[in-house]
Amino acid sequence: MAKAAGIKGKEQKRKKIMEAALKIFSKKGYSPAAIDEVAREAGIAKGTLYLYFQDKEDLFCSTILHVIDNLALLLQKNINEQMNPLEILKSLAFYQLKFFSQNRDFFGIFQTIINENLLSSHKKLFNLLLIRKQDLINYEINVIDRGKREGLIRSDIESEEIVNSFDGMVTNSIKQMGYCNNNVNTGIDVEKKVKSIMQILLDGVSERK
Amino acid sequence: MAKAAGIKGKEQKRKKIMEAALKIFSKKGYSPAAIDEVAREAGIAKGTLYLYFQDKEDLFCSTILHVIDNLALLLQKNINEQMNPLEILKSLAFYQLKFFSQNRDFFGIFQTIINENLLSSHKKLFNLLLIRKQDLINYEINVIDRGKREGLIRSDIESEEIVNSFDGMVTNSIKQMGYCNNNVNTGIDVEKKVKSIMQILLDGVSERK
Amino acid sequence: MAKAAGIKGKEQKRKKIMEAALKIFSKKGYSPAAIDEVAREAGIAKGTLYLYFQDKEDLFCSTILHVIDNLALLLQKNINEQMNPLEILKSLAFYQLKFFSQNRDFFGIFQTIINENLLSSHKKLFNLLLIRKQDLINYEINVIDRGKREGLIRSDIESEEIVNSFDGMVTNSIKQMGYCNNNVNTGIDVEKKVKSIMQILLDGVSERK
Amino acid sequence: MAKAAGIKGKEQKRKKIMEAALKIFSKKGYSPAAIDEVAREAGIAKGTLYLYFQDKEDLFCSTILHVIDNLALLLQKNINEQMNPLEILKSLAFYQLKFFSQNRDFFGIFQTIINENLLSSHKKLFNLLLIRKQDLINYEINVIDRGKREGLIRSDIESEEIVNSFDGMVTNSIKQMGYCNNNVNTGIDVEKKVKSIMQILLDGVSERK
DNA sequence: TATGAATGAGCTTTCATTCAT
DNA sequence: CATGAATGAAAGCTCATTCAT
Repeated sequence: MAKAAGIKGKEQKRKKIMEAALKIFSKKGYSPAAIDEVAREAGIAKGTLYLYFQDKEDLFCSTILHVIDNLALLLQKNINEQMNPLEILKSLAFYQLKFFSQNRDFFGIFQTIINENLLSSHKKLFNLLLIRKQDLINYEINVIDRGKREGLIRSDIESEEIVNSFDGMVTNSIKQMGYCNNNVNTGIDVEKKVKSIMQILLDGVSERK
Repeated sequence: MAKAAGIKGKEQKRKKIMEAALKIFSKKGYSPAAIDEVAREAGIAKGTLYLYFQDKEDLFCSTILHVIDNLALLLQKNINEQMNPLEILKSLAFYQLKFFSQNRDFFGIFQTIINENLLSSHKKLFNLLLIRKQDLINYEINVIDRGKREGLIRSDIESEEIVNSFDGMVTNSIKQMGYCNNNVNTGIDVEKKVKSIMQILLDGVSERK
Repeated sequence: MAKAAGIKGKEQKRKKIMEAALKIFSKKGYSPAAIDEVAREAGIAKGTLYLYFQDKEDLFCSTILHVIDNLALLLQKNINEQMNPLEILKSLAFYQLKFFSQNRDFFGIFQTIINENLLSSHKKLFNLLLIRKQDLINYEINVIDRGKREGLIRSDIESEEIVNSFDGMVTNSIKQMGYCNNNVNTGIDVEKKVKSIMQILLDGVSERK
Repeated sequence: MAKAAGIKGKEQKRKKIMEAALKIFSKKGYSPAAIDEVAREAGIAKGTLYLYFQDKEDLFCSTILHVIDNLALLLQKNINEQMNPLEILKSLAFYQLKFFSQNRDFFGIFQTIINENLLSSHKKLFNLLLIRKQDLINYEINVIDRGKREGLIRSDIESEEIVNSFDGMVTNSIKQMGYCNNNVNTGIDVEKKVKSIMQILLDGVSERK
């Protein structure tokens, strides 16, 4: 019982440290973030941090992956088999926008790490992120393909191109958004953004003759 | 005369240093890039660099702005009054893609710096970049508005949203591209990418009934 | 009864820890040896170690002295009143060689600690070791003196010089030896080494005319 | 000219740092010696040290080898072709004793590093030292062999054993000696020590019948 | 102007020691 | 008695910046 609590406490503390790390890394980026500061933010001693993470890089990678996995979970949780492809895309857009509007600082570091060169030193992280990124893209391609089969989406445009446009729209929308932890307001803004994205994606912007 | 030559030479050397800096900053990012390495790449002594730039941050900001201004120049040069709004958008997409396909490494650092938090230390740069970014966005909004007036673009979607989608598509396309200094091949790939972007942007991806 | 068992167990555990410490200290030296590693080797928790030893230095000193005392015991056990001075010297050489051939790693740390400066921090240990070293030297001087009285050893060389030469020969022989826990083989090698030492010590190396 | 002075100055500064390092390493040993302290002793900043040496280990190895090479030079300088084998041995003993009596602190660290296990991390240094040690031993063996051919030394004892005894005697004599920078006194003490060593080595200590 | 040796603040990481359980 | 998580001082090392030449 005490042991179980200990294990639970250990995992809890790891999370606490990662939350502090997320805050600092998000604010400053990898190099300028000081381990000292992360420890202080987490309310622990510097040495303690090294009981939970091998080194600065491990802390960084673990933290980033933890957040990414949370996002992936959120996206999965809000998709079900009954939804049609367009509804799925909408959900993906909505929850990505929502997630990043509530983790605004993280978006910056996220954009940075999705970059081959700058991650040259974080090889391990880069590969893991690449896999996750590709997983999402592949999933989206499947959704588009299904949309084509169901007569919802044009077949004369490559699915990859559609996914690329969709992802770009979503990412850029996140970039435009300000930070918000007000759920009501966020919900509205995000809803509007998503509608706009879906409308442009589906119908295009050219005047119909 | 001698003075003029000296000034010219001074400007020339500044450029040489910035080119070296671009290479190193692009490859490593701001913090991990060492002044030593930039100096070596530029073929000058470390101390000399400080005759041309105040400090590391000044070097960074100057370098980034120099590249951004080059890009802005390239975009301007390839737009003229005779082009219609759609042709202008196409040109903007084409030359951004082309520029970054030839400055692949730079894209990473560019993505990073377009981020409020990570630039907390580079306030000056951030503001200057923000202005330039906003300038482009404003210009694009004007183009879209003109398109609406000319009956080329739907009026029922906010121009800001259209610009947002367009920029997102372009940015994401750049992200997908690999590095290429082969002009022929690049030209073709870029052309294809741009066509795809414009098609989706204009017509949308939904199946017409 | 329970108390006696406890005390006995306590002493037993102290020995166990010291054995582990000997292994680690011998392999790495004082500073690089980690308390963590000693505890792991001893199969106890780090904190437990501090119940048996005041601090790292205490552990080190206790361990070294324990080994030295074992050596002293071994030497004493193999000397008896019937032996003549030369036989005693032979025995001293033989069992020192044998002891260190079976505790090869320890010899290194032993050589190190028999050094005034490097023990500046281990003052207590240094003094205790000095006493033991001097005890052995004094004993050897007595043996030599007895040899002189018995007409076995020249009287025209100071006993101190003879002891010095003898000790040097033995120490250097140990240095030359490799590690061996094979008793048979060791015995032979050691026997040969001792013979050689005694021959040179007694008869010298110059050609008799 | 200025350049030549610069190079000379650079080498001079390296030596100055090594002298400081020798002092600190000799006093404390490798691990406890702090780079900070060496720098302070050398009258330079910590960072400067790293312009002359790769890291702490490089500083250590360079320093030790520098001293060893000085010793080797001293020994070579005081041997010439006209000397007979016994005179050569005497010279080797004399100048080793003299050298270490004037570099007393160094002897401790020297004894320590001539130890396989403790040098596990200093592999490079260990190998270089081993070579130098073996060079000296080989040279001494040659001297002994020559002595045998010239009828000065008994042929019925292996040269290796003789060398081993000789080296042991010398080393142990050094160990007994205190520090001395008074040349006159040292000269006398050393002379006496050497005489004693040579007498015992050549004639042995047994009573002639 | 140009140099590059020198600086030292600041960083990551280790590890002997403590103490609540 | 035993534990091992937590601590924080202290170490090695880097690198932007300065300045005498």
